[in-house]
Amino acid sequence: MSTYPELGQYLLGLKESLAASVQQKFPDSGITAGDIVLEKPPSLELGEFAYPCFNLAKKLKKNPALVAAAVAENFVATSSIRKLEAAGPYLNIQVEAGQFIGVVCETICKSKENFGRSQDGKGRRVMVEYSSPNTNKPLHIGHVRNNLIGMALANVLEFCGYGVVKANLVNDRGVHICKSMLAYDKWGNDTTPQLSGVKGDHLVGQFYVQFENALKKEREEYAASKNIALKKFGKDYEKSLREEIKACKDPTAKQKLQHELRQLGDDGEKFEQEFLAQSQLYGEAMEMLRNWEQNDPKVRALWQKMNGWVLDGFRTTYDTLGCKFDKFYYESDTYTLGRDQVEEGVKKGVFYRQPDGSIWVSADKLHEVSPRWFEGIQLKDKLLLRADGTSVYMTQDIGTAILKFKDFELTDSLYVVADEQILHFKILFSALKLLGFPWAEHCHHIYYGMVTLPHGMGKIKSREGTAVDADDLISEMVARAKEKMQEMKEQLRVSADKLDETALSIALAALKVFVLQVSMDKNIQFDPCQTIEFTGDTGPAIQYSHARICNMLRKAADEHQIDMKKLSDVDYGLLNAPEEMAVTRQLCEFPDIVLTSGRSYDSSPIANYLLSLTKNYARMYALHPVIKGDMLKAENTALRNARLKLAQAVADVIRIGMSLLGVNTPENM
RNA sequence: GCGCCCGUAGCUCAACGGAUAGAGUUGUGGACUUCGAAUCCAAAGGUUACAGGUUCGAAUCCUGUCGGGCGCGCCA
Repeated sequence: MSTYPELGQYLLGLKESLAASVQQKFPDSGITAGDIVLEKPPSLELGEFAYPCFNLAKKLKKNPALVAAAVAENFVATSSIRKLEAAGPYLNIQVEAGQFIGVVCETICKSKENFGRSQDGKGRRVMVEYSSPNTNKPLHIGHVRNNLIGMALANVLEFCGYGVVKANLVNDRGVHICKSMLAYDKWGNDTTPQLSGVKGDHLVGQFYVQFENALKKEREEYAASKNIALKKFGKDYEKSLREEIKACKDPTAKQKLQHELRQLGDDGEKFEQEFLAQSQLYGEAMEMLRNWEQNDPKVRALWQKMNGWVLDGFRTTYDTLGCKFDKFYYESDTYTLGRDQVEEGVKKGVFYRQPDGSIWVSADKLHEVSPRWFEGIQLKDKLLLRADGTSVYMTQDIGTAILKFKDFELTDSLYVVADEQILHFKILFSALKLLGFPWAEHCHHIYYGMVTLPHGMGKIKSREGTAVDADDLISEMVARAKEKMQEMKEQLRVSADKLDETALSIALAALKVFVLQVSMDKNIQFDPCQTIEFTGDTGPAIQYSHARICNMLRKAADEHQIDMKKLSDVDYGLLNAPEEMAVTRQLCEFPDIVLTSGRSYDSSPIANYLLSLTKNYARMYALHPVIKGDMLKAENTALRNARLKLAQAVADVIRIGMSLLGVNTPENM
């Protein structure tokens, strides 16, 4: 019976052998196993590992190809390295295949759910703030990306040995909240989610939209009465003018447009302000906000009631998506917290007070404390506290940041928020630095691109109804999963009572893998008409491979009395097909992928890895039978057992990786 | 105007500064009496937006140009 070293030990052994060979040929190189980084050759025919000799050659001041050739020439095979070949500047290593496959399979078999787990983040306690919704409307597809990224990130960090606190900062106060409340007060007829049968967050969202529509109508009437073109309100007109100028080819027309732009000045903003100042509706919303801040019992009661509905709705969506939180912060609790700190900043001389009483941080100070962040940016001074003492977003964020570190003794604080807020967080972290908090260096904005709609479909804006609603999206996906299951019901292996559960699991796998495989800094294009596929490079395909392996293992146990736990003397040397090596080689990468993912705060490498692993497995499986035909004959027992072991290792890694992404892996589907 | 991000196959996306830039999808042609066809195989698809530069080597780094997105609020 053969025993195998653990994978990490084995890889270290390879590096040591290699280092020894290099030392022997080039005693001056001073190279050790720790200096060696092993890569994957472009084709496994060349070898399982590759050592690029560029750094070594630089050290020796020789040509990398000659160095590689010299080392290869002297190499004597070891128990683990069968062959060392130079190919240009690379040394390609061909390992003793049976041993390598044994190491990988046995390591996975022994470590099970802990394969790939590390202590990389030992001693660090990290808060991952994500989701952070407003309580005036339901979650949309943009929030979905946020939630999935946040959840996966938290999982990965925990797996890498960090202490992790998952937090949600609920934005539950402000004018936008009052808008929904006012609309409900005016036109709601005391309806409730129960009475209307509408999910709480959607119901409140309807009133928000109703308010915005009413305000829009008011603006139209106002514009007509003042004889000002409606398009001149707000900043949008200025923006469209700029675009027109850009596109304009005719010089005289262009001059005319540029003239108009100069004339415009701040008119758009001015018109909008003038409109709002006299607006009946907006005035009422503001009054409601003031009453809220003064603890008016009636307003507070309404606020409590409606926020309760929204949060109930969110909870349902979070449960469906599998989002978990250890701590909820509510802006209504924390919004006053920043005030004292901001005042303190004035005393310290890092912020300043305007004659009207408002408090600001100057652009100069920001440049001073974070020169690199603001290089080349024409910054304006930033308001931290209004003249009337009320908070803005920044005030609240300063307070909450401090509270987080106090509450949990954090070493790092991560904010999963879309990239449109990059500047906001640069300023926030700089303000914290100015206040003298040393941990400000350990605050990180984890940003990701937006979710965009296909060309011609406008932008995702919940106010204008172009947003793709999160709940709608999920239920549409579930409906499609059920349709698909119906189509292929003959081969379905799901018991009747688990149909709904499985359909949800598949739908979410499709959604999550679709979103999580894309690099964080890219926008995702989402086409609501095509939604998301279930075949090809998708989450369900990964689940499918996993379910098939589970089924095969069950069959092996039930019909062929093979107890996987008792397979102790497996001859991995029988696995000599290139596809089997390809799968093994990929399994052995998993711990590195997880490590990279954790260190870069990015889970997309894991998603891409799983898609690729699944593809390689499917190819192997199509070519090399495990428990069918001749494989059931006695003379093939050993080969069959080895293949079963490898398949099980694949299933284990799929399950671990998918759980890091927050995706289920059902045993039947 | 200033700043940040993106530009890779028809489409959606991969590729620690490294070897012949890879998948899926679409379309074409094959493979189910046999481990689950949500699968596999084959051919097809590229001047990595463009122009320079850095070096042994650039899709990746630097400069410029062109496209697209976002930001520069007493909104959050």
